[in-house]
Amino acid sequence: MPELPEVETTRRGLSPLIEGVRLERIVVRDPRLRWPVQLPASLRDVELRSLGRRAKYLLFNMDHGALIVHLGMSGSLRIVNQHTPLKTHDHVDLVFAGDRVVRYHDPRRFGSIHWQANPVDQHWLLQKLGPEPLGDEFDGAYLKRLARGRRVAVKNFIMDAHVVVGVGNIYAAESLFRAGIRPTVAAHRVTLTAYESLARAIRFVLQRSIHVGGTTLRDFVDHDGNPGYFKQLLNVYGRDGQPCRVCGTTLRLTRLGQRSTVFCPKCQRFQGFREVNC
DNA sequence: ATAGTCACCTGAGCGC
DNA sequence: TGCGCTCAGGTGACTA
Repeated sequence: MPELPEVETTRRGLSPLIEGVRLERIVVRDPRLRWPVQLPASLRDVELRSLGRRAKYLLFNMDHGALIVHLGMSGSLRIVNQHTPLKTHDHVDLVFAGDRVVRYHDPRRFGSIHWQANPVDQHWLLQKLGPEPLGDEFDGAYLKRLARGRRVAVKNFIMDAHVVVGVGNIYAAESLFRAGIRPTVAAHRVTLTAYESLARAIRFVLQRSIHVGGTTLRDFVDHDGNPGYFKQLLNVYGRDGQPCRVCGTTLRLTRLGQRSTVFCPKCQRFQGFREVNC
């Protein structure tokens, strides 16, 4: 569930409910996430200053540091109260004043929760991350520069968090389709023009998805961010064997870095002859 | 440094 | 109904 738009949607839904509110305590029911959850005992009765995001990490910013929360493959957060019955895999509660509980739910337990004292960006998980795709330093020229000498497939290249953060399997496929680029092309062979198109596509696809997710989860209190709306917008992901929405050609499935990858063999010919309009 | 593979874990869906 | 297999939105740690 959680790619960057879902994380951002979660952030936007949660922040008005808990910013400026005192975090009273944290209940760890099951510490066995990707890394064992180990939080300082002193982390109680502190005010949440802001809820931020870096890549797919949510940052619960306090005066002296931050909780760094990652949702992994199957994690979600929702607002409940202390009497809300527990479901299986509800591993952690952040108990705020006013009976507001942010409940962490993660069946596969690939997510993580860390505490990092200021400065928060010194945390090892955040140290080597590339730029935000929606930020200023991310553009076609940046991608072209980093792609020098890189022989990995361009899809793997843009999914590499050292290159740019927040582009997961769904959005990598969708962005490459929109830019008309074949996912398997070696990163160094993609032209500057095509990278400019790709950078635009990444921003567009992420922003549109955040917008739609925001609509779907306007009353965010529930998790479940698997919006029907969003699914309607998918052009290639999960559509192998079906006709391309643009040209009708049967979409093809391949595997890249152990991840399934769907593309249109006609619209995505090589390094992007044209941007696909949808 | 780079590219490729493994691993972590649970649940859903499918064929038999 | 049950069993075994494959796959799933992420990403750090290994290996050559």
